[in-house]
Amino acid sequence: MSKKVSIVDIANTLNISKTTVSFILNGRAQEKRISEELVERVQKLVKEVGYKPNSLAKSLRTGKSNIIGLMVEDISNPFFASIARLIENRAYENGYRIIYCSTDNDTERTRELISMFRDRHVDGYIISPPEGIEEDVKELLGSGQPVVMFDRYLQDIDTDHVIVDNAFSMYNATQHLVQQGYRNIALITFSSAQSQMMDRVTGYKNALKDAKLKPLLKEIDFNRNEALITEPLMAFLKKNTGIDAILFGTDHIGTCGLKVIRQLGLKVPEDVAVVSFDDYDVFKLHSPPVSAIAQPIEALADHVISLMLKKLDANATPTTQKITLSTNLNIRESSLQHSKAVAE
Amino acid sequence: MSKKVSIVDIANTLNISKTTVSFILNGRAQEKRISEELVERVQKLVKEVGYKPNSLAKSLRTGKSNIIGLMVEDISNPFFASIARLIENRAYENGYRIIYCSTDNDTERTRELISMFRDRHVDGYIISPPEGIEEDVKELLGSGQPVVMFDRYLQDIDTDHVIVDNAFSMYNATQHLVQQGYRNIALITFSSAQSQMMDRVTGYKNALKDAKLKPLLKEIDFNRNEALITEPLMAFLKKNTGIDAILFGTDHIGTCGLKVIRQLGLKVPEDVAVVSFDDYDVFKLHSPPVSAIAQPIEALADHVISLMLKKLDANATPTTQKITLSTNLNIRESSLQHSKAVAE
DNA sequence: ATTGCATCATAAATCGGTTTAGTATGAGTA
DNA sequence: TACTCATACTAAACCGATTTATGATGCAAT
Repeated sequence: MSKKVSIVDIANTLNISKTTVSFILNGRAQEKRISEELVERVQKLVKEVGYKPNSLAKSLRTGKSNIIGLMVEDISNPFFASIARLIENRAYENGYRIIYCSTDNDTERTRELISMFRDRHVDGYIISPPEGIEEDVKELLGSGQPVVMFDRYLQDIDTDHVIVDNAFSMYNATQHLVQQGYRNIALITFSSAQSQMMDRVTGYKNALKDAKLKPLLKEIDFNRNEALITEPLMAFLKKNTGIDAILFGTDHIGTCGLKVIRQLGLKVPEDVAVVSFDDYDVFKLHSPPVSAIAQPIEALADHVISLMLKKLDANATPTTQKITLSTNLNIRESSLQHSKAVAE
Repeated sequence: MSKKVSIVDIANTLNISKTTVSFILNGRAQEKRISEELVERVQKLVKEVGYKPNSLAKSLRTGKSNIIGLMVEDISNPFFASIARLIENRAYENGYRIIYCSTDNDTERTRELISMFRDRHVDGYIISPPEGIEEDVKELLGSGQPVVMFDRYLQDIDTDHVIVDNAFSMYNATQHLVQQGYRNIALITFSSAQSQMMDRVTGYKNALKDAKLKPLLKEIDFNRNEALITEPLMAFLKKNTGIDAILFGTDHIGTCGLKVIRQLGLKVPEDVAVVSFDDYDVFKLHSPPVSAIAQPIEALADHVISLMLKKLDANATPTTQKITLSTNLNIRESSLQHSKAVAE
């Protein structure tokens, strides 16, 4: 119940002004020529009573919060969870705290979250943006807020971002399937006008065009309810029995896809070969192990936070950087040539 | 670049006092007998200029923030990520925002995070506590802060908490393995004095005692570096070749265990049967599918946030509630009787 | 004795709200 | 007329910090 000590309490106890205490605690003692002796007395008392400045009051006055807002699509998705975790750690080391939120790819919700971040005075925004949020981001930029995007970017907006080479990654994975002898290669992905998704589709289409094969694209609406993903997926696979290989556009849809494939009793890779974007435990442990396009999670997180820290550093020269990292195609049994493909 | 509108701007524009504006915006117009006409004029202007109160200033004065601090062990773990997500949504619907953080089971870090939450004036704390944090939590409670724990609790502290029946769940799973004919049943888990872990071990030991079998417990230190988990695990399995069934204490160690089992070329369940605590995609999609103890994630999250909201409701009578939910043992192929076991 | 200049410290304004304790006005009443 | 009372609104204090502008003191130089 003991009330918290404030800067006034410290000042009163020592019979000095709170101004002096503030200067000392903010390392401006030298500059303000405060005597060594007084500095020591203040520091001693502060330690003794465990005084901590009220950061709300501080933020209110300074307009800084040492908090970075991080908005991901869905924190329960392993890809975003891992990145968030890494960013949190790096931020922490640099004296910043992170507030995360999930956008659910919902524009309205994202808008509200930005507004909440804003009035919490966060110092910077790290966003994997949903569609339709352009105006709000422009407003942020317009009022001088540091913004870094990752995983995707907004076409018409000039911000720092960190992405992977989605088109090439998907081109490469598709080509791999072609080389393994597959001919009816489908891409199943979330329907989305987001840059990363469109690039992945482009890579896929280009690879098939180069191989003179016909694309077969299935787009499914993003939804948190898994049944609403597996049902259309199941219908699609039942209908298109000619498919001999599938590319999945994200880890989430890949996981759902594997469930459906199992329900249908299809054998991988004999009945259908599989490659998924994103690589994590589910794919590694699957039998057979699933080939996957691994994003460089550490590097991604590292670049994101570095860009942000640079933008937050008042001394640094302001520039915008767009970073594209390359992925790794981890080839596993799920997409390797099998006897039937060879026989054909 | 346009400066944000403040309550004073609103007041000046209408030539009234900011007090009046504040009353109107906080729904105290009637109580303060402010005329209908003025109320309308204020509301109109507020909407027009898009005025939003600065919540830092508000929090500074009122001591409330409408933010709940949520501390989980590791946000990149699927169990915690899913719960966090559900809690976030429910909180959001009730006008609260969530700040999450990962404790890494690190007491010192947790201490700092609590302190950060505290000086951000969060209204409540939801914690899956690491060991050694008792004093800090006591202090929170002592100063009247609402605290709800989940997944585990602290022995000597009387707080609301939501957990599952860990001992019974593990007893039940162990018994299942015994009934399937397994005789050398190991439990591999994280070494920890946390309540949930100790209860799981207890359940396991009791079940084996009742079956007159000898327990074989392997405890591994928690670490974010996966190699430091798989290595001792590998060594343990290589040494104890007599094991015919393994229980894993958490999803994370279960995942690592499956990787090691695969590396060693062991067949599930022929060479070794497997049951893991926690149930998620990796286990469902594994071949063969892995039996798992499913925690009721939705119910858990629901109870946690409900307890918290109740504590935050000034009108509610203060009580502490300890809720224990039951789990579901999802039996899959990985732990079913196989020919060899039958033969014995 | 006065001025100039460090040196050490502080009073008061400020950030943007909420809340307490009033005030001004007019109607009703003894 | 003077007193109460309800109505409609407000000045000023406050939350806890930072920052700006301003003393007070002592010593050396004029």
